[in-house]
Amino acid sequence: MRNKGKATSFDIAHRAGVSQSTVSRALRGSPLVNKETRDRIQAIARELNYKVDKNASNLRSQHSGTLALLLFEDPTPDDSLINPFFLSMLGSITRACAQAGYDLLVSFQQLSDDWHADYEDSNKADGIILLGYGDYVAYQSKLEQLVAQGTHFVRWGAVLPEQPGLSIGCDNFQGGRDLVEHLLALSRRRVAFLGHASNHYPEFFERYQGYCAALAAAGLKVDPALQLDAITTEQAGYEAVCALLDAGQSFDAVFSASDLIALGAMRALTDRGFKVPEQVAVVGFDDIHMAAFATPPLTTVRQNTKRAGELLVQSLLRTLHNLPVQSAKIPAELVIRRSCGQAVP
Amino acid sequence: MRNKGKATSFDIAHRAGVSQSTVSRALRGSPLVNKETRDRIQAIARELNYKVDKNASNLRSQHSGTLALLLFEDPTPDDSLINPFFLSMLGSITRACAQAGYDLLVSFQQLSDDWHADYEDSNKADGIILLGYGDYVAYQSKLEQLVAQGTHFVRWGAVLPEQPGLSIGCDNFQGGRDLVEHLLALSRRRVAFLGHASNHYPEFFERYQGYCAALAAAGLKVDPALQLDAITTEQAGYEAVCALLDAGQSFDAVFSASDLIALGAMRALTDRGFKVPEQVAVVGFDDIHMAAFATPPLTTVRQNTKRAGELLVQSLLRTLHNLPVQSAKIPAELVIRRSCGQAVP
DNA sequence: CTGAAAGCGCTTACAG
DNA sequence: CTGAAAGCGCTTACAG
Repeated sequence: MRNKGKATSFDIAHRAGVSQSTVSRALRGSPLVNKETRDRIQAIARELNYKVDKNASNLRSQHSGTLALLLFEDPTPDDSLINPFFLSMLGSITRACAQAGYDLLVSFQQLSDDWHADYEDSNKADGIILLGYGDYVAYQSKLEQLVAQGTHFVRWGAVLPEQPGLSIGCDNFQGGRDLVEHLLALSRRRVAFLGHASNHYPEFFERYQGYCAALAAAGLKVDPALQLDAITTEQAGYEAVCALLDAGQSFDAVFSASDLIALGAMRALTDRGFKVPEQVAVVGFDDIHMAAFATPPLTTVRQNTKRAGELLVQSLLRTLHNLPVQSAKIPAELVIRRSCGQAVP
Repeated sequence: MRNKGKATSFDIAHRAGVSQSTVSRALRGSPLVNKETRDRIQAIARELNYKVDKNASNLRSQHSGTLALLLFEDPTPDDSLINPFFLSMLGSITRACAQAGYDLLVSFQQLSDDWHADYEDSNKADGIILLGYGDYVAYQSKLEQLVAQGTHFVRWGAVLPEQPGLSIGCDNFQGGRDLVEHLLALSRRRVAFLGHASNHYPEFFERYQGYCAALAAAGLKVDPALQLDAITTEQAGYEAVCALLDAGQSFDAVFSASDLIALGAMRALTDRGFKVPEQVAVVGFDDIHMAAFATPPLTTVRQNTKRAGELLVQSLLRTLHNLPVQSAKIPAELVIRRSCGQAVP
């Protein structure tokens, strides 16, 4: 149970009667080393509970074997309000990293203002994964700067045509259209949209465009009075519905740009005496865990976080190895529950 | 916009007309260096966008400036089922680390079977934070091994008298007692307990003991038929209530050892035609985000995750610096909502 | 207050 | 297939 004077590759070399270089090679499974020698060295290493010193090996080989995950925190000091959708992403990214033999450093984006310097120049990480919903217009110049600096990064978010860097995202347009087609099929005609509909929030904007497309296909007009800005919080959803009601708008369905917004919307409707889904149907987006536990359970669109995490990590690793990569969308998957009145199978 | 041939401390030394050692000192704010020289060096470093190479400095100084957070994953392959309580903890731990100038490595416990070797011996992290609910009996020998190896670690969980290593946890006993006293004050008399009540799950066990204490103080007997094992999932809560009902037990309240269990319990009760809280009151534990959005909103006990995260990080840092530390409990805070029938203020 | 030098523990040309 | 040597970029005694 040694706990200090950790074994080094020289100790192993000594015991194995070989040079330290051979130990180094053997431990990384180099085919240059004679198989028997290699096995012997590995056995000794295991016996001594030896682990390669990460700092030494990183320093010498000039890469860290580490990826940084930078979370964009919603503008709230309360940790419990971190969008639960990202927990799921975090889980799958963690797993995908481990599988690729990389370590994962986690931090909040706002804790640093020069990601390139703080992660790549310091050799803390070989590349960066950016996660979170923020104002994209402000964000874009940061992305451009990263590209200009040659930073290795990948971002979760809307996949747009002329975008700096690599993005992986959900097919928000398709998800939005599927959701609204579902509402229309259930004979809803006045569908409100709760969420930003501008290039500041391209993910929401794409969902909004899917909403518009579905309405247009059904020969319905988009009523601008039924669209209200809302950030991704339950509170924002609550307030948006109240504002709609206070403005005297009538509607029979609410498409919330995220599940958190939808949860708030349902609470506001209930508080104001409306029945969901009888009078107003509600749908969300993300399929966060609590969507299934809402009353009524929320119809929404699932983003496959497992696939997303894997794709983010794989894409980033490809850029690290200078392999061709491109931005990609994963499909959005309609999850029908009871919040829009259709019986669950 | 240099992106290769990164500046080193020698480049800075050259520009500043001093030795590299002086640069190293100045950059770490050493008072040994003349203030003017120091300022000049720091200005040059900023201008060159220079960052100390973390691997080099770690290798030389033999510490990593990094903490590892090891999450115990619920026995499920689905990332979305990670207990949301831990998301909140993750957030506060991330913040506390950043504030202390440490980086945070995140992984799942089961991805390694020798934490000491994989994190400390490899110099990936100076210490380890263990987070998650697992079978404590199996766990204990791992903790003992860590202690024997001199691993620097702190664990979130039950704080027990003769426990290996350092633990930070909630006052589960008090939380459980408060919850049950609240139920009793509302005239509930047959309170079921959903959760393990054995030393395999000491956090649940302590909550159970709080439950027993409250009943005893009210002169009520503990009915073993009303206690059912359940792990921390919605599914487990659902099944436990069904089992209770199928066994023909009657009860007017359910104390669920976690909010996830409580959500499942409420769903089962509703499905079986019981009204919550009119016929059966339900309380949980954790105050996860969705507890407030349940129908009815769930009465529970909040564990202050911000405080918990800070305490975990601070305690671990103290062990790293060989300062005296001890296990500690943070208070549990009763959060009254509507699931047990009392009007919310 | 400053500098020259050693050395942290590896990986990787280079030579054989 | 193996070894001797250089060197990754710092920090830190040591000497002045």
